Amino acid sequence: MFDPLCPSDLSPIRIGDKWAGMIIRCLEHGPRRFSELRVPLRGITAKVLTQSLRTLERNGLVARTAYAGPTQRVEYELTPLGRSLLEPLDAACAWASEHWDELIDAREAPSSFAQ
Amino acid sequence: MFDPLCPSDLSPIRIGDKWAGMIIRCLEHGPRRFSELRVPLRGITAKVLTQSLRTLERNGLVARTAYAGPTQRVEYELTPLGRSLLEPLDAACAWASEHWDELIDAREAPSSFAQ
DNA sequence: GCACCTGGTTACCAGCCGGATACCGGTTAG
DNA sequence: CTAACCGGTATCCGGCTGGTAACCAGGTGC
Repeated sequence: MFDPLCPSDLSPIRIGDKWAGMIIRCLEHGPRRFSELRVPLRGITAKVLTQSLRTLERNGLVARTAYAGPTQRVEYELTPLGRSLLEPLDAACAWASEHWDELIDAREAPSSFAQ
Repeated sequence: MFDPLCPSDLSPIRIGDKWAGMIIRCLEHGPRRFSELRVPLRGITAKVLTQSLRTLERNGLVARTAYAGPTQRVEYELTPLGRSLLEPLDAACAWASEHWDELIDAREAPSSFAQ
C-alpha cells in the first residue's frame, strides 16, 4: 500500500499536499490514531504527518480528538466535508487507472521531440 | 477569469502544477496560440507558461504544433488524453463550488483551537 | 531508577517551483 | 532604419515543501 510505484505519482491530479490524499484514504473506514496512520504511510516522519494533519484540520477536512484517559490517545477522523472529498478522489483514481497505459507511454516516449 | 479570488485557491484538488488546470480550461474549446493563452492567464510570464506547457506536453496532455508559415505561429491543443481530464476537472470544480461555503468557513474559523 | 511508548516540537537543510528581468532570432509595419 | 510582435531562452532569486535528526513531556512496565 502506497509504495513508491503508486499511480498517484503519475496522475496529474492531486489532493492537497503530498500525503493528504493517502491520509484521507486511511481515514476512509473510521477514525485512526496517529501511530496507526504511520503504518500504511510507510516512511512518513512524525513531523510531516503532523504537518499534513494540521493542514487538513485547518481546512476542515479532518477532526482531531484527544482522549483524556490516563494514557495519551489521539484520534483523527474525516469530517463530513472531508468525507465528501472521497467522491472526487475516487473519480481521480478511476481516471488514473483508466488512463494508466497512456500515462506510462507518455512518460516513456520523449520521442516526439529532441532528447 | 482566473483572478486571484479564484476558487481553485481554496480547493484542495489540484491538476498538475499551478497553471495546468487553467491552461487545460483555456484549451477546452479548441487550439490556442501561445499569446492567446497569455491573455486569460493574467500575469503569467512567458517562462512559466512555456514551462507548464512543456510539462503538459511531456505528459501527453497537450500537443504543440508549429506552423511553418512565413510568420511564426504555434498552436497548442488538448490531446484525447488531455481532453479526458476535463471530466475529473469538472468533478473537482463541482465539488469546490458545492462546498464553497464550508471551505470559507473552515479557513476563517481557527476558533476550535488556540490562536 | 530506567527504558520505552505515544504524540508530538524544534532546529536545520536541500531541492523544486514560480516569478522577475533581460535577452534573442525571425518577420513584418512604418 | 527602426520599432514592434511572436515565441520563446538564460539567469538569478526568494519562498515553500518535504525530509532528517535531535529532543521532549507524560505515562507505563520492569
